[in-house]
Amino acid sequence: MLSQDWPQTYQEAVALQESLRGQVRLIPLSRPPRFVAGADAIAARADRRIFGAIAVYSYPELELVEEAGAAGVCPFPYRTGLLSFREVPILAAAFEKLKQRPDVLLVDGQGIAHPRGLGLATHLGLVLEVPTIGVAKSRLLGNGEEPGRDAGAAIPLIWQGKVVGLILRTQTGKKPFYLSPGHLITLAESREIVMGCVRRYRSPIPLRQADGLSRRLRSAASDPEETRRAPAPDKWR
DNA sequence: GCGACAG
DNA sequence: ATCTTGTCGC
Repeated sequence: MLSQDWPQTYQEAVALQESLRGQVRLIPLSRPPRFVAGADAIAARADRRIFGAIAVYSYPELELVEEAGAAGVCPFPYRTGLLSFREVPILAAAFEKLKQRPDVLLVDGQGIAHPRGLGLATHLGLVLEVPTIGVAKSRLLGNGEEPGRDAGAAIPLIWQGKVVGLILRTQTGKKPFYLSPGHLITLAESREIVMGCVRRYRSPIPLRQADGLSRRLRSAASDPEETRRAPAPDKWR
């Protein structure tokens, strides 16, 4: 399927990114989103397995609608700027299991705030043909001042003289996220939706849920014994 | 050459 | 990010 002609070398991966960059479309959503999902993947270095998870929520109510997960083998090593070649296949596999197709997908990584404009969120959006938003916990590139302390405060993320995203504070006094549109969405819409997905945690709810599911998948797969481990000693109760 | 570097 | 145990705080 997808991993057959998947890039095997650094050069092939970079060439694919450069051939895809012209297909990225930062256009407004066709309609207000009713279902927003979060996507995250996590790897187990020991056996090179990787687990992907997607959690779909109603929007703006933010009630969990559906979750899906997938497991596989890492198809590419981690390299700065090439994260998508590691995570797109497993996230696409999880996405295909969904019964409810989300209107927007929040992704744990950069959107267009990337050396060739093709961060994980952008690449995944192109492959799935779904609007995506990149929500990264740290910076890959670009400059911008520290946003104000209040929740919702944001500063443009500038790279090569252009605004490629926002440094966005989701919770008062907490570390901000690096937001950038992925595909089929605008920066303003991305900001609005991400803030609309924040409740009592720093991470947007759909992303937090997907992160939790991917971690549970990894534990369940790496600790077969753990599933039915011995009960706690009496003296612990 | 030096510093930076999503997950 | 991963590898790890307990531990401090709401």
